[in-house]
Amino acid sequence: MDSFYPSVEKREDTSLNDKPVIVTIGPNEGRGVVTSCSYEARKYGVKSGMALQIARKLCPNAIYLPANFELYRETSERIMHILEQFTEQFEKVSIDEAYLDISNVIIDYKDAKKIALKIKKVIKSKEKITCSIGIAPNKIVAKIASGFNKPNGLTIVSPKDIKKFLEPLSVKKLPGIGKKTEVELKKLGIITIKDIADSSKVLLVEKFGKNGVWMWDAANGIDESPVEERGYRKSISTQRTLLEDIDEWNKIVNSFSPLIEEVLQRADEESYDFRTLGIMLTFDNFKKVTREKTLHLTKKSQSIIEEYVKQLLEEFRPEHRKIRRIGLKISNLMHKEKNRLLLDDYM
DNA sequence: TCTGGGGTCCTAGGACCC
DNA sequence: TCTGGGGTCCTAGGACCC
Repeated sequence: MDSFYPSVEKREDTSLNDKPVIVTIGPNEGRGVVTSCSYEARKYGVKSGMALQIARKLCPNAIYLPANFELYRETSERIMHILEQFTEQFEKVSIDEAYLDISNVIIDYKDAKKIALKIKKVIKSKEKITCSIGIAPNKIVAKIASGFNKPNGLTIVSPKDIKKFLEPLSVKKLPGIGKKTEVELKKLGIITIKDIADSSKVLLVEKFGKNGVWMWDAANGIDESPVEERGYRKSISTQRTLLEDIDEWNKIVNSFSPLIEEVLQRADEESYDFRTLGIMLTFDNFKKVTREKTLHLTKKSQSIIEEYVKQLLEEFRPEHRKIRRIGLKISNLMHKEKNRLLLDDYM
């Protein structure tokens, strides 16, 4: 979807049309960030992830709205449902992205284009928002293509065009290559995707491990990963930036209570049991630490988990360091339904 | 001008077992 | 007195994505 959150907001309130809309997240004005912004706002240099204080300077006249995730999730579910109608091989990637393998539904790229146009039309008429689509022989190229001509784009890369399409692009365009890897590649004189494709795979593997393998493959247009539904989730977590940095021990400990409640409730709603409990702390200098412990508990009530969180926190108590953000995570999840089915096999 | 919140995957060291 | 090789699980940190 194109600038998904602001687009949904614009649909809900048509007076926002053509205006720069910035969707924000965070505990308050001073500590918030931009989570997504409309194309009008991007013209001013506003980007997602940017501190709200900076965005305010760049684009004081924008409409600033706190994120309404309920609304975005509902909209997302309806859109995903539309997409599922087009093919059996469907993979939801995030709240506003999905892969569709339509090779069984079409005979050529002309056909594929027709389907893409149909998808755009249906979403536009039912949900009043636009999307961008990439069509290609594999997921990586399709993804890059989908971002090629945003918003409301449609980019088709047929097998014979892959090399020509990829080669001039910056390495950063490959999903999986971020800031750090971009810098490391630059040290090797590698700037474009062609540079990766032309370099030695052995060297890339030496330097980047497993990452080097798919990097070279992707740069050469090779990606065999199937389009398939993601299985059970691996973790459930929540984080909160505090209204102000605190070093008072009791306050820190107590601030975990609502997070514990929330995570336990989500686990329950989705029928997950867990074995590993973890905490995350961000200090006032943005240094982060995580601590986790694999438990062998049958009962996991609020008060029991509170005790374990306290234990995980204990080592930081003498430090009196100011804390900015706290987080809680459960992992090593076991789906109760799946578990039951597995047990049934033995019965 | 100063930094959110929800995830996944990878790496590397250490404990432990045979 | 000193020493292998293979495997699994746990833990912490970091890169990356949206």
